[in-house]
Amino acid sequence: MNDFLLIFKALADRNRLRIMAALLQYDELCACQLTELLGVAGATSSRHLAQLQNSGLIQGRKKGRWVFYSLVEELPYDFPLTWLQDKLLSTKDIVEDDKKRLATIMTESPENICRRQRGEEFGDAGEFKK
Amino acid sequence: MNDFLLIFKALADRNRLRIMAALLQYDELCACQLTELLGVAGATSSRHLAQLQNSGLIQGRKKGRWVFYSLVEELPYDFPLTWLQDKLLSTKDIVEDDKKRLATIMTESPENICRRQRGEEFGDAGEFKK
DNA sequence: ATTATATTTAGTCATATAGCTAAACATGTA
DNA sequence: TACATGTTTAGCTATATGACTAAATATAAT
Repeated sequence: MNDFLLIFKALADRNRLRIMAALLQYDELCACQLTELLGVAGATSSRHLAQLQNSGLIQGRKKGRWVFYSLVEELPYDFPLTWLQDKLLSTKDIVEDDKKRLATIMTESPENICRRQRGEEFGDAGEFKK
Repeated sequence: MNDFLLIFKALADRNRLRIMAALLQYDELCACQLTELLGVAGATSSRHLAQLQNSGLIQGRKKGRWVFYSLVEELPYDFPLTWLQDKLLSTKDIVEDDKKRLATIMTESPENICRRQRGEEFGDAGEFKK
């Protein structure tokens, strides 16, 4: 049951559902593209990806400096992916906006995305930590 | 998406999965029976039931002083209940033990269960709070 | 070898969550 | 009405989780 529970825990977060929705629309996305989509720090995105991977829902493929993530074909516990796809992609709220964001992201090269993230990482966060 | 997320949040807890497993085996169970099964305080069990109910997966039916819980027939987002049933009930770990506990619980009347819970609530918890 | 770069891990902080006890509610009984 | 009883809500504490920054890894480029 523990492994089974991991699946629900992995999906019980809005940002991780956004990642799943993105991977349901594009076969493979690299970490920086998903970071760009979520609009969070790279480290945060990385932890979400690790949790999804740990649950067995997604997998990472290293290619040079990039890691490309995709859905696992043989999902654990025969997870009903088509159901998730159906419901997730047809539910507006966040996914709707993400579709546009994703389309934009896909027109850029990962290199550019990473460069921008690198530049913005300390853009206006230059406040003291109190 | 918010409502959709609620479903996964509701299932992302071991004790709530145990409640679901129990309700997949018995049409209706009252709050005290589920409390007995989980082995937690009545208030804790009540909160779990409220969360499951809020997600739309289960419903409560008041009958006198008792509240009987059961699975909702028309599940939100066409939730694949048969899949959950199949995987949940065949996964040993906790559910296996719960099957026996449930069988025992079902031989008792809710009145007796409540009486025992009432009696045990302050059984050996009579220590100062520090 | 050194530097640059994409990602992950470590460390910290704030919020969310699950547990408890006690009090409040709601309903049946004397 | 007063009391008993099953359940829920309120208030508290400890742990889990998600966010960030900084440091560490791993790989490519100079």
